[in-house]
Amino acid sequence: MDATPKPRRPWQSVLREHGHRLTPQRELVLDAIDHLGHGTPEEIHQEVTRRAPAVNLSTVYRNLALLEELGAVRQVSLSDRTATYHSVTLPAHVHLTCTHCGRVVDAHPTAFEGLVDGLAQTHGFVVDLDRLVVGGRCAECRPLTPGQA
Amino acid sequence: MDATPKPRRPWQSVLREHGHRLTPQRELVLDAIDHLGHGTPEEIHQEVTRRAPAVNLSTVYRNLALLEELGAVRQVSLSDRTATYHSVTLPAHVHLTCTHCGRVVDAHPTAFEGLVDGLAQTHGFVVDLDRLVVGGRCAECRPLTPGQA
DNA sequence: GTCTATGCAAACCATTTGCAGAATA
DNA sequence: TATTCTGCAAATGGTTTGCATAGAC
Repeated sequence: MDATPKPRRPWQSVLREHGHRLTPQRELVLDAIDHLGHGTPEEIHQEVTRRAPAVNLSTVYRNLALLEELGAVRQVSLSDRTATYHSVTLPAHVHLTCTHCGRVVDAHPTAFEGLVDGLAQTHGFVVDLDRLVVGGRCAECRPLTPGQA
Repeated sequence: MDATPKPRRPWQSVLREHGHRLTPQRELVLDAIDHLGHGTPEEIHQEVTRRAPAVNLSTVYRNLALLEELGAVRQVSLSDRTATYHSVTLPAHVHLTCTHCGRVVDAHPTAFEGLVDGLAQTHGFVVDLDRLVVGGRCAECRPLTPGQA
């Protein structure tokens, strides 16, 4: 249902094509995400400042927004309070977050095929699996307190 | 997988049992949610202040948190920035939010049965459908820009 | 009368913005 | 050289907290 080949155009070209410039800060932000796999703006900023202590948090925010717009990184809302950015180099996966222990489990998109097809037929709704976050209880927390969290 | 009968104990009793007190503010907050169906803390506060202009926003926040803890209201994150509280008197439904126009569509939980069963088997993960929010494109926005948002 | 809940104001935290100077194309 | 970007600092907006008083039990 997806398998968009995504030619993975080098991000440098994509930037240029949209009239943006290549700056060391942008490269550092992208590197940080690829290195971390995923992280909050704050975490990404910390990673960036290892190599370039002068880079400002607001610059990180601005570049994360831009890179997301260009598809060079991906944003999901794992927690209520903070956005999380993901590297697009990671294989596609859906996030299962345990509302009890906070653990995040990755699930294969194939588990969602039926759902995606169903919603497309019944509601004409095209699910964006990349940003989907499913809350619930993980295998470890399930036995405890069958009632509510 | 769900179908917990939920005796719907009157919220007054539940409060008492947990050592909390019955206050007009709490009742107003609960009434506001039932009346609105759902709303942000801000919206709920506005609704409350119609009848009791003196009620403070922080009181609304405190009571929303308490009522959620007791299961008298339900919280989901429809948008990234603000939490939304739902009345538990509404029939269960899953929220489909369009990332393009912001519209929110309600889906029947039955559409998710296969997914819920699948994740339970493969990951031992018990999905909490009440809080699930599925992003994507609604029927109206689907035709536009097949690429990305 | 005791102890919880409220109102108020200040604190917080993540995120955004205005602006002058630095850097890219 | 013409703009775009950055760093800085201040503003913003939602949410939380400390404290004295009002109110429920």
